[in-house]
Parts: sequence; C-alpha cells; structure tokens
Amino acid sequence: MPEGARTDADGASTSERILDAALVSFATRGYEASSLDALALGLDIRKQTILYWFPSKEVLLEAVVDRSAIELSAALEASLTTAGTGWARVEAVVRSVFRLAARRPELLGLVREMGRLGTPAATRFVTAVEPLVQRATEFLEAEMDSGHMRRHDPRLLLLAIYSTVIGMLTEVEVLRAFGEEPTARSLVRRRNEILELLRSALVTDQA
Amino acid sequence: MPEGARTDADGASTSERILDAALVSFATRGYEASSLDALALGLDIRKQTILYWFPSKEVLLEAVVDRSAIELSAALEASLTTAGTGWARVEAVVRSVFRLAARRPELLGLVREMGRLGTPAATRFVTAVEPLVQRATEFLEAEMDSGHMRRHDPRLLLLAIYSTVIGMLTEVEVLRAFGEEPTARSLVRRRNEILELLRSALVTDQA
DNA sequence: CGATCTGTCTACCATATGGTAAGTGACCGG
DNA sequence: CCGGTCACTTACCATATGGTAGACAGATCG
Repeated sequence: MPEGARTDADGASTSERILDAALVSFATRGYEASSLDALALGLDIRKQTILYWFPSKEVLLEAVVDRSAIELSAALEASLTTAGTGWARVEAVVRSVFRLAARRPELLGLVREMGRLGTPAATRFVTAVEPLVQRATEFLEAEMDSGHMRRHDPRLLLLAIYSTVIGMLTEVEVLRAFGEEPTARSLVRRRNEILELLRSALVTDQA
Repeated sequence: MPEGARTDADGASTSERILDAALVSFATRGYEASSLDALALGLDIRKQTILYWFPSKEVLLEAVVDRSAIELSAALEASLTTAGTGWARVEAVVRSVFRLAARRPELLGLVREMGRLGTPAATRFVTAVEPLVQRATEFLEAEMDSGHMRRHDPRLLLLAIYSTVIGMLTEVEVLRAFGEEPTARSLVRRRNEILELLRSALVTDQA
C-alpha cells in the first residue's frame, strides 16, 4: 500500500513486514495479548516505527483484517472458477481451504480469532466475505432444488460446514486431546475425514 | 471449596461469586483481556479480595477451568446414563449440550477459549474430560463394528462433531454474518440442523 | 548547496495491570 | 474480655502498555 516504502533485503517493505508479523501474532496469541513492543522486538525495529505506519493498534488490526480478507477471498474465488459442479464443487472448495491452511495457517487462525474481537473488526471481515457467502448459499440451494443434495437450510448448512472445517483446522489443543498431532500427515487425514462426512451427509446419489 | 466463607444475600459465597464472574468474563472477553480490577468492579469488591481467595490470576483461571470441567462432565455423564443406544445416544448427547448452551452459554464459551490459552490450562481441562472422550470413542467404534454407523476414524469423527457443535454454539459473530440472530429460536433451528446432518452422515439404516 | 520530505529513532508519559504489605473490623473460643 | 483468626480493605509498587513529541539521517529537488 505505501508508495515510497523502503524495502528490505528480501524486498519486503517495512509496513508489509509489520502486517505479516501482526497477522501471525494476532492469529496465535490473540489481539489483546499481542503487544506492539513484542511485535517490534520480533521485527528488530522500534515500536514507534509501527505507530508511524499504523497510527494505532486498532488501525493495525483493521489493516491486517482487510488484507487477510482479500487474500482469503482471492483463494476461494480462484478455487471457485476452476471448480466443476455439484459435489465436485464442494470438494474443491474444502480442498482449497485445507491447502490454504497448510500454506498460511495464520489466515485461518485469524478468521477464528475474528469471532472473539466483536464489532467492528468482525463486521469488516464479514462485509468483505459476504459476497462469497451469498454465492455459496445460492449454489447449495440450486443443488438441493435439482435433487443432487439433501434438503437443508442452506445458510445453516454453510455455517455447519464452516464450523467443522475451521474447527478441525484451528483447534490445535483439542486436536492434541483427541490424539491428533498437528502434522501435515494429520492435516490430510482430517481433510479426508471431513470430505467423507460431508459427502455422506449431503450427496443423495451415493454412487 | 472454602468452608467458613461469608455468604451473600443470595447465599453465594464470595469465592463462588468471583468464580462465576470470572467464568463469564474469560469466556466472552477472553483471559488476557479480563482484568482483575474490572472483575472486582463488577462484583463491587476490591481486587485484593479476589487475590485473597485466588493468589494469582492464573490460579483463578485454573479454578474456573476445574469447576467448569466438572460441571460439563456432570451434565454429559447425566445425559449418558439416561440415553439409549445407537443413534438415540448420539442425539441425546447433542441435545444435552445444546440444553447446556441455552442455560449456561459461558461454559461452552470457555471450552472454545480453552484452545487459545494453550498449556497448561487446556491440559487441565482435557485431562478432566478425557474419560468422556474415551467412552465416546469406544461407543462409536462399537456402533461402526455392528454396522449401525458408517465407518470412520472414531476420534476424527468425534473431533468433527465437537467442532461443528461448538462452532455453531459459540461463533456468534459468524452466526450474524450468516443471517442467524443468537436467539433461543435460532438455537433450536441450529440444533435440529446439526442433528439432521449428523444423522444422514452417520446412520446407515435411514429408515 | 540548502530546504524539505520520509522513514526511523530516542525520550518521555499517563494509565492499567498483576501483585505485595500492612492494616481493620467482626467474630469466636478460652 | 481478650488474643487470634477470618474476610476484606487501603496503600503502594514495579512493570508493561498504547501513544505523543521531537530529534536525526538520508534521499530528493529546486
């Protein structure tokens, strides 16, 4: 976003490095528990540099949320354009979310964190993703109308799918309690489990 | 726990009132974001009274977690002893969790919060609930063996069910985004949706 | 070269936080 | 009636927090 930003050896501008670090910290430790000092320390800059780019912690949060919403939407949109129809479409979306979780777990972590820090952060995020929700709802409705999927309230169904996927991706502690270590191998197992579950729950024609 | 505790007009001892308020605050605002001062203010006592009963904030958290784990386990155990077999058993447990969510939403909120505050708080909770997980796993396995339920990895299945239920009970912000207001009416709709979903996903004999 | 702008820094501050030390009044057994 | 314990208080404190003010170095430009 900033034009005349100095660039790192890796080519990353300071403000982008701050956004990256803040995303990770917010997603894992949580917003309140993330201090600007700690953030700055990790980046080997001074807290005031952060406050130069983002005049307050809240503004920083908004920036992180906005950027994440864009990235998330982009990933989902991409998987939607290439995906087929019917169950294949659902599977493609779930797979792409899992791929995203493997590559950038912080993004999913932030989504989960979003619920806690209520308005206005959540509102911001929700507004950005709303079009996708709308599209998904219409798709599910069409599939049900055509008889390819069992009839459900599409928005409640979407909420259930969302909960399951996000939960199985982010509840690391609970995961451990259930005897699943958060490895790449386990991630695949969880993905397949969810896909199987959804398939048997949704698809009418099990052939 | 405290013996010679002074009792309130409502018969609640100070330490119990502290635990109650702390549970609500931890479950909604989060542990880090809950300050002892704010807690004390809400109870119309001084912060030092809190530190008299619970020598540190962390100890307070442990106490809250322990008590909640006990209450949660009790509720689940109760529903298990009265519940029947097969699908009826699953349904009974889900219903009892939803009943608990209606009566004491903070309890479920704390469970969700647990994942964020990693060890040792989570470990504590998990240890307390572990026997239930074990029982549930064995039950699911038996049902699959007898062919009444589709074969899945029982622990992954349990994790999926957990994620879905907790998510649909606690993600209030996301709920709003999906057009569901957190009313009692909506709670019932969500419960029925989950039950339908689980039934079609799990039960082989759909008669 | 001098003025200006940009990015980062040092210095500082008000407030809030978890926690310590020491008191105070009520009750209670001897 | 008196010493002690119990429940709770006032008085403090060290630290951490988000944020302000202003200095300083390097680039840019007339």
